[in-house]
Parts: sequence; structure tokens; C-alpha cells
Amino acid sequence: MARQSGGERKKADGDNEGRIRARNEAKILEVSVRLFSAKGFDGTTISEIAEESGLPKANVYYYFKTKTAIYERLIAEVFRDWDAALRHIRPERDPREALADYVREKLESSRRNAAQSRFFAGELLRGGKFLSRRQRQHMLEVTREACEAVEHWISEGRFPELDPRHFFIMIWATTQFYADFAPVVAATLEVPRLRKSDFDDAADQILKAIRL
Amino acid sequence: MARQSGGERKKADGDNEGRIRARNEAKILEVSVRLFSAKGFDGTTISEIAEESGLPKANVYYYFKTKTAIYERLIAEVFRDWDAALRHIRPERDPREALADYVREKLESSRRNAAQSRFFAGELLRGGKFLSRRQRQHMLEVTREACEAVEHWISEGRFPELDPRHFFIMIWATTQFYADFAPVVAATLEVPRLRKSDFDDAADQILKAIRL
DNA sequence: GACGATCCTGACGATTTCGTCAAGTTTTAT
DNA sequence: ATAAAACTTGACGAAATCGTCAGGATCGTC
Repeated sequence: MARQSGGERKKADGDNEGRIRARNEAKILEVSVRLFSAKGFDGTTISEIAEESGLPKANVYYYFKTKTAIYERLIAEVFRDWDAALRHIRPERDPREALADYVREKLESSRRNAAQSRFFAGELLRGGKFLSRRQRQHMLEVTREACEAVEHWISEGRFPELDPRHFFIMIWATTQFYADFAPVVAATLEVPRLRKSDFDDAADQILKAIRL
Repeated sequence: MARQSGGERKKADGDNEGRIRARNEAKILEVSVRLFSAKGFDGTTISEIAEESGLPKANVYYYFKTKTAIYERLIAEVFRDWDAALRHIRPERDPREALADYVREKLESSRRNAAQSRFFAGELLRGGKFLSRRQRQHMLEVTREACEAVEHWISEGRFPELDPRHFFIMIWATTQFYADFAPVVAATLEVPRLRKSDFDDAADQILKAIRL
């Protein structure tokens, strides 16, 4: 796609060209991810989304054909960044450093996008019915690659002899937990609300707890 | 089978005394926990619960005043067993053994009661709004006690110097993950469905991965 | 065998939700 | 200026849901 290069900007005297759609869709999605993550698919109504977006309901339907369309769009968006942090896991890197970067980035991104993270967790908890075959396939491939990197480390004796798949499951579970179940974590840590420093502590503790 | 205890029988020409209520409530709860865990509170309808219970809807309302009442009852039931496995963590035990027992029991119980586990996870994911103050308090106390045991081990140099609270969060997160996000785990392990042996492997790998 | 308690049930009403529509307004391009 | 495209909106219809109710069926006990 990316043909028709050269001048992307047209006239654009003000700065509105197709902007209205972009702005309104963004607003709807932003509100939706929060509501879906807090109340689930069925618990969220379009009227509510409309209200919190500052748009009349019929206008929401102008931008999205159905409630499911909004949900699917969100899945796709969240999924786009799913494996971002995993890119740190590469065979040529130092295992310790790579892992530290990975854990820190995963924690930080789930902290920053807590609503997205919870939204996605909720979807997976229900079995991930909205995930397309293509998306599942992608998850699988990325995981395989990361496992290969770990196996490479193990073969060189730079990493403990663990099943990399279980190892990654452990890391995912833990890093997700802090953002997704924040109230439980906060209660456990006996703080009113999780702050960045709690996430930093988490990263340190996780890395320290794992045999490396 | 083969029950028909020693002195259990009352008069009970048949064996119905208050049994009908017990049986029907149990059936309703059993169906509900499955449906709630699969579709959430709002996504589950009373008609559906009725249908799958083999009862007419009005009859469900005879046993439970509202949908919320069913949900709250389930929370209470699931919560009753929440800390069962934690009882293995006691200061006088050997840390390694205690932890092994704990991890194994937690994994096994979430495997055996997957629907309950997912149901509870869903509730916590949404912020645990249905948990009573008393229940939260109980969680906190039990956690504190377990942390004290770990601190005791640390003070004797029998355990790595970790923050026990983060440590337990890590264990909870990981053990829950296998049952709650079973489809993701199965995909990662590249098996069609998780079996008991996968959970056993998980326990071994978790215990092996943690620095002890 | 009768009588009170427990259990069962079809039909119903009030409300809410999704999604549509047709008619308006604003923006953009020529 | 003008016409097409993009956007906005109040009102509406069909369907689903929660929870109720009044009366009938069964059960347990004397």
C-alpha cells in the first residue's frame, strides 16, 4: 500500500481534512477500551460509550457498524503491540540483560496502558474468541522465535536448563498480573494505589527471584 | 457410590428431607459458575442458567432472589477455599518442601476447578467489587502470615533475600495463569488441550526456575 | 386423609438494548 | 457559488432481559 508517494498533505488550509473521522474514532475507542475492560463486552452499552464520548448514539453507529466492530478494532490495536517487548529476546544478546529489558518493558507498558492490558486479559480469560486465526498464528510464531533464542542460550550454558515455554508463561503471567489485578497487588503491598516505583520494585524482585 | 453411611439415615423413607432445595441450588450454582466464567455477569442470563439447570426460570427465582444473589453466593463459596493451599507455608517447615507443596496444590486445585478459578479471576480483573470488606481483610491477614513465614526463613538464611509480597504475587500469578488462560498456555505448549501432565510439568519448571 | 409448608410454573409488565432511518447540517472540491 | 461528500441527530422498532405473581402440584407429618 504506500504507493502514491510524494505529497501526502493536500491543501489543508486549517488542519482538517479527514481529521474529524480520525478524532471521533479515536475518542470512541479510547472510551470503549476503558468501559469494556471495566464491565466486559455485554456489560458495556453503546449509549454509555456515546455519552462518555460526547457524541449521540446514532453518531457512534455512523463510525462503527456494530458494537462488535468496536471490540474487534480494539483487539487488533492492542494486538499490534503485543510482542513489542519480546523483541529484546534475541540469541546474540546477553541473556541477563535481554531478560531485564524485556521484563522492565513489559511491566512498564502494561502500567502505562492498564486499560488495554485488562481489556486484553479479559478477552483471553474468556477464551480469546475474538482473536483471528492469523493473530493466533502470529502469537505462536513470535513465541517460537523467543523460545529458540532461549534454547540457544541454554545450549551455550548461559542459561539454566528450563523449558523455555514454561519460562515465558511464568514471565507473562507475572508481568501482566501487576497491571491486570492491580487492586489485589495494591492490597498485598498495603498501598492505596500502585505507583511507578511499585512496578520498578516488581521488576527488580522478579529478576532477582529467577535463577539466572 | 458405596456411601450409605453408618448412622446417617433419619426417618427418610425415601431420602428426601430438605434435599430438594440443596440439590437444585447446587445445580444452579454449578451451571452458573460455568456460565459466569465464560460470559461474565452481564453476558449471562437467568433464562440460560434455568435452561442448563433443567428448571424453568421462575423456579430459579424461587431459590435465588436475584442474579446478583447467585453471583455473591458463588464469590463466597470460591473464596472459602482461596487460602487452602497457603496453609503449607509455615515457618517451622523446610522452605523448599513447603513451597513445592504450595505450588503443586495451587496448580492442582485450579486445574480441578477451572471454572471457579476463571470466575474468580474475572471478578478480580474487574476490581473485585463484589468482595466484602471482611473477605478483603481475610485475604490481607492470610497474606501477612505467609509473608512472616518467609521472612523468618530469610532471617535464618534459608531463603533468598526477596520481598515476600512480590514473591507471592509472582507465585499466584503464575499458578493461576495455567488454568485461567488455558487456551493461551495450550497454544504456547503446542498441545490441543492441557492435561494433568502439563500442570505437573508446570510445577516442576516453576520450582526449578525460582532461585531457592 | 388432611392440612400446612415447600416447590413448581406459564404468563406478564416494565425497562433496556441494539441498531436503523430519514432528514438535517457542515465540510470539501471545483 | 455550487454540488457532492462527509457528518450529525432525534425518534423509532424489534427483541431481549429482569424479576413478579397467582395459582397449582407435591411433600411431610399428624
